[in-house]
Amino acid sequence: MSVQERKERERAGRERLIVATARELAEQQGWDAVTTRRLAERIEYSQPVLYSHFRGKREIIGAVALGGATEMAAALRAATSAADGPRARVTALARTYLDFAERNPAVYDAMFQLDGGLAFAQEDTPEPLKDAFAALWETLGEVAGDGVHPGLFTETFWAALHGLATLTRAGRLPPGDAERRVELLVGRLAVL
Amino acid sequence: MSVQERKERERAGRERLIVATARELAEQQGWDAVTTRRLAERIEYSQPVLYSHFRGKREIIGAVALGGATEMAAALRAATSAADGPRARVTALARTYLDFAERNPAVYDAMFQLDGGLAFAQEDTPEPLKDAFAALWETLGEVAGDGVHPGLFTETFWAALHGLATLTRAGRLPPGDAERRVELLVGRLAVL
DNA sequence: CTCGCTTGTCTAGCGGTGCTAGGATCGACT
DNA sequence: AGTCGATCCTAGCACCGCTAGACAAGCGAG
Repeated sequence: MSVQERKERERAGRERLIVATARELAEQQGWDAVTTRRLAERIEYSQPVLYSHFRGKREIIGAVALGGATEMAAALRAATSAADGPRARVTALARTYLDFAERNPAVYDAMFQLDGGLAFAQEDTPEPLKDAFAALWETLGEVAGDGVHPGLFTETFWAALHGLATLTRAGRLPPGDAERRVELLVGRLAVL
Repeated sequence: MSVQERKERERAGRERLIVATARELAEQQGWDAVTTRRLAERIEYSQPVLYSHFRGKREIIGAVALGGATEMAAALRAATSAADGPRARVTALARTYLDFAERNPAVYDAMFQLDGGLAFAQEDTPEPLKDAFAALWETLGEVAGDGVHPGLFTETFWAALHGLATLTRAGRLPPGDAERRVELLVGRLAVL
């Protein structure tokens, strides 16, 4: 059995390598530059090897998205648990979210802009995505205000953050006033 | 000179045909299906003709986006001018915006998701885009509240709408509660 | 009315994409 | 040590955006 286990390990390692390389390449040169040929060359295997791990490019994007979701959830929890009081927590959450989107644009795209073939807001939604949403809920749920469903509030607040993140990065909003927009959002939306 | 004028008219007409066909095809089958070959076939010309009107595919997307911006600005103004009082105006604005995004997903993508080679939030931003933003400002500026710059408020509110529009359409948010999210957003963000 | 020329259009092709069939090779078990 | 199965690569498909160069149509001049 040891042989099979070793092969299993090698296979898993190579899968991680593919995902990590795809992410790296996407962050460096954008998702357009992530072609199956370039990716194969970087991992020093031929193209068909990619297809023995993933159904296609979209599944690779999906895998990057899942990793990003796990990472984002951790970052959000770290930021909010270090803050005192609801207001500080919500502000920290918002800042961390936007910061993550800005620092990892390719990963953020994989999660929310590109088609990674992932299910959302459904039963079969992968755990990392549910957990990232849960991380938002944990902090936002306590400032939803009376009579407002915390889930609905979380969705709405999240959508606002997502809008800020994407429009800012796409050059649709002037980048300078980002912080003031965050303060406005937190001050108005959250019931403190 | 009449000959030249006629050619000019024909040329302009064909350009409109290209843009309209691209939009139609994108709405029917998604932007992925809008290839230069298919587009050329639909307008009953060969591919190179497209390139005598536009630098490339991205410019065609940009042209669709500009048309969409004009249309959206008109829709927003029509909706807000028919409403009485700030609250009704803001609600009508939000609903109309989201409705436009939902009914014209391909055009909305051309405007805000895809790269149409357009400048935003800059001096050389095309007039239709500036005007669409102005349409938002006209209604949102009056509910920014004291001490908040109306432009900043408009940007923030717009970002929230954009987030709702994109996340809903991408299946990231459950579609049923759209109306309640709008009410929450309007009730909290706008100072009435 | 005919001729030369400009203007416009098409055919054909380049380098690239995601993806796959089928053959070669390598390594594990008997 | 030899067989046989898993694993990987070469080669190729159909399609993409885009363009060079051949070709024809329609104009103005004589």
